[in-house]
Amino acid sequence: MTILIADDEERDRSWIKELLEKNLPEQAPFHEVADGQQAVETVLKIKPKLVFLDIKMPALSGIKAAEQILQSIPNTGIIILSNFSDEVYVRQLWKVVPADGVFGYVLKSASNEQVIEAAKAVLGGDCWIHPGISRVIQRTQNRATSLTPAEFEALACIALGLTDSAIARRLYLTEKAVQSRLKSLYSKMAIQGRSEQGDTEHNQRCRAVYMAYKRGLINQSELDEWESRFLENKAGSES
Amino acid sequence: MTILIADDEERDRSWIKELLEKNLPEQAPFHEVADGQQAVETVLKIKPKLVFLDIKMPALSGIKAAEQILQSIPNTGIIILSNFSDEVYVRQLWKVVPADGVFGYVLKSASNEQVIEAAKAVLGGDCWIHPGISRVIQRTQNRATSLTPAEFEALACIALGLTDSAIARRLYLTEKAVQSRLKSLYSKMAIQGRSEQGDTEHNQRCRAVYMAYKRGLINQSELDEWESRFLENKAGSES
DNA sequence: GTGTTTTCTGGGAAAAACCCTAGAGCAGAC
DNA sequence: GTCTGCTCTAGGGTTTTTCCCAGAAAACAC
Repeated sequence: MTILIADDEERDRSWIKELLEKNLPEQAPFHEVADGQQAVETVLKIKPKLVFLDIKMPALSGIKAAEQILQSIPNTGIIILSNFSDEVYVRQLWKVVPADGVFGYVLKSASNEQVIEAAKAVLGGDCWIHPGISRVIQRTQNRATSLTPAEFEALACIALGLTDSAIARRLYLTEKAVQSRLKSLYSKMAIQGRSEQGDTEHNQRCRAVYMAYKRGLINQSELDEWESRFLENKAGSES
Repeated sequence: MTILIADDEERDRSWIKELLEKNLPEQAPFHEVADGQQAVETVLKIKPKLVFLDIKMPALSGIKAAEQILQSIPNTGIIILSNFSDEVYVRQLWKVVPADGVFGYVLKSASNEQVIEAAKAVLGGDCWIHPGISRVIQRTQNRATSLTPAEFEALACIALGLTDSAIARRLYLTEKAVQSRLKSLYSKMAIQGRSEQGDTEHNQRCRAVYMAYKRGLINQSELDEWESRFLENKAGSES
């Protein structure tokens, strides 16, 4: 009957810990770790009933840590702590968490009451989703606006600043296939092209990137990962 | 002999306040406000020796609040609190702070010691710049890499997803002028074009946006401001 | 004043991005 | 089995962006 807090920032760890000590003293003791790798190891050792996981952590992200934890001990309660309501994380989380899984998603801008509420909910077997991201959740489940893996891949590539032909080389596609992906991407993101009547205000490519940032479909750290993935592939194939 | 803390997040305010109470009790009392407008008003009333200003605040940003404060009471010590090492804020701050001004720039990932160190430095008449952004500061002062206002304006426009012609309309320029701005922007950001030998990997337009996000030259909230500025102009001219 | 930087101008050519239509393979759902 | 949705393919078009050249007006510092 313990709780684990995994966050790389001391400030946030003590924030959560103090809240738990004041409001849920019966759940003590509270353990703390500073990265995802340690989180997984500690969970296997102490088997806590509830784990707070920050998303942005060194060594292993909160999402990946959650995946490993749920594979080993499926009935562990997970509460994701995130700075932003980024759609990309919701997408990833949805794949990792079983359909009937118990979890919470709390933004760091949450009030103290909300954190406690979420903790109680998950301990009691319910889900708790931060109000600010219910809209996002809806979008990830709406057929008309949610992106397929191929479209998402294309989005990441243009956000990195690659040309069509460079994308084609990297993903082993023809240039036409890339353009086909982009076309459906643009239409799903409701970006009007030059053919449509009205103002041809937008460069679709850049506009799609802008909207994607705005919706939290992509962000800096995710793009960095994509880029390093490409660099590895390149180094491997050229040697 | 008081200190003012302006931050919209309760958690961060109490973080700073507790630090000050423990380490600089002789500077008490410590006042708190939750937005930039209140910060300016309170400064005029209580004339604190030191003000902590969060950048992202409702009503008035920390930068703009600093500007107003320094105009009224120039010898007020300012410590900027920021979540990120965004170059755009450093650029703005540099314009606002007098050359011999006393100020600090602290990232929110700073350790407790660093915050105290910064507070003591500014109270003692020195500047304190977070180690993580000294690189950024250098860049903003290097001729070869720092952007001119015109280039910056163009950058913001392409980041919003506008076409060349749309930019020309909005800024009352010819399309050629816009392209000229973009050309110098690309070269300053060291983005190789298609003419250069080697692989033509990159779509310069999108690549520039990516690098700009990465360097913190632009970010979501700044772009939102640019966009709303355009919307106002448009509404005004069309009526 | 001079010199430097910044910005805008022009034309013409090449490359990349976008538009349209249409079909075919392949998975998974029912 | 059929149906649907996703993906890749193909050809041939248009528009936008980028590239090259060079010169001139404007702003600023010294």
